[in-house]
Order: sequence, then C-alpha cells, then structure tokens
Amino acid sequence: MQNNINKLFKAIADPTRREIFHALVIATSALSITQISNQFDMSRQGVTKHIKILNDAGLVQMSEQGRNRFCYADPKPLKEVNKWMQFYSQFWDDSLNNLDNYLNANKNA
Amino acid sequence: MQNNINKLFKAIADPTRREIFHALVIATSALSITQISNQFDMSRQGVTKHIKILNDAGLVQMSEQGRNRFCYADPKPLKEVNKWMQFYSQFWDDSLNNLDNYLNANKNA
DNA sequence: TAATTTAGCAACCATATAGTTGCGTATAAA
DNA sequence: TTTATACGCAACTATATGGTTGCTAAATTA
Repeated sequence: MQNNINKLFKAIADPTRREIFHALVIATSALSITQISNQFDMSRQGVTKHIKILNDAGLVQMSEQGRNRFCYADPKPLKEVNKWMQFYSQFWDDSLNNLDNYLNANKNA
Repeated sequence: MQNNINKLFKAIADPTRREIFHALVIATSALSITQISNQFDMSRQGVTKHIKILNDAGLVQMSEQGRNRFCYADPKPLKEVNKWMQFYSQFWDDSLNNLDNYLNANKNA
C-alpha cells in the first residue's frame, strides 16, 4: 500500500501521534495501551489506532506480556526523515535562493 | 485552524507535494502553475491545490506577473522540522533504548 | 469460581483530503 | 479585434482519516 518513507511522513503528520510518540520516548518504561490512553483525552481504541500507525511506520515497537501490550518508542526510522531533509538544508541559508534571482532567471518565460 | 508546525508536517506528508517541492527546489528558475503541472500527471487544479498547501506552510512563495504566478521553493521552514527531530536524534543510537531495558523497568506494571 | 482488567475486532460517523470537470476572466499574442 | 493562454473559483466525487461505541475473549485478581 505505502512504502516506508510515506508511512513515516504520514505517521508524524498527526499532532496526536507526535504527542503519543513523545510520551513513549520520554517514558522510563514501556507503557501499555491503557497506560497511554490515560494520558490522553481519547478512548483506548483511538489510541490503539494511532499506535498501529506508529508501529507500521516503525516508530513504536510492541511486546505482548499476558493481557498487556507494552509499547516503546523507536526513533531510528526518523533518520530517514533526517536524510530527506539534509538535501534541502543546503538551501536554508542560501541567499541566492530568493525571489529576485529566481525571477531574473525567468525573464523569457 | 492549524499552527505552523502542523501545517508544515501536513504539507510534507503527501508524496506528490514532496515531489512538487523538490521540483521547485532544483528548478533554476521560478515556475508557473502550468509549467509545474506539465511535469506531473495531474490536472492544473490538482497542482494548484497542492501549491496552496505548500504556500500556507511557507515552503513555496509566489510572485504574480501578468497572467502568470511564478512559484519558487523556500526550504527555510524545514528548519522547524529539523528542530523537532533533533530532540529524538539523541535516542537514535542509544543502545539503552531497547526492549530489554524498557521491560526491566516495567517489572511491576 | 466469580469479578475485574486489558485489549482486539467490527461497525459506524463526520470531516478532511486528493483529485476531477466546467466555467468565467484577465492577460498576451496573432 | 480576435484568438489563445494562464489562472481562480465553485461544485462534485471517492476515499482516507480520526474518532466513537458495543461486544467478545483472554488474562489476572479476589
């Protein structure tokens, strides 16, 4: 359906998912779905859906223990996003990259 | 409706928008809507919508000249995404950040 | 054994998203 | 002046998304 980088960008596009991810990153232990839900003003099922998307993107890993499913963050896939951005970082402070120059190059359009 | 960082993450979440943005970044001149459309298998209106979202996120700037609207990329807002990621980068290669450690910390859950 | 807790699954809902077509209008070219 | 081009606006469509509730089953606790 979708390749990894697409899943990744989609996963971090939602603010609630970024919050859940953040909560897991700063947590000192893996958290169960219920534990995560308690931190958010949302039903357990809502959280479960977000967790699934984060898991599909590789940003959250799971470990089943009895009736619990402990979740923990794995930020490694973000390296891919970082790689994507690195290409554009060369233009961040590029003063050539401004209106005048672009438009001058476009005189005969 | 949405703050800047949310607009930004949403804007880059769509693969077509990332392609349009990329095309503008590597273009040697600003491109009109029609010129961009010609590079994609999509209607002009479809491209216009994507451009609007990129523009709202600050990733694309516009300059009207007669009947043309020239678009050029502005990667600066991506700095914000980079800032977001920097926090998590400290955990990328953190060997403590693995299943066993998390679960050990969770023994009495 | 009975009650409680954790969580999955399915159905449902409202809204957002990604795309289209048709049409009108301003600008530029013949 | 007529024709062609670039573009915005509006309406429409299909599907994705973010959320809910209700139910069932498995695991744990009393």
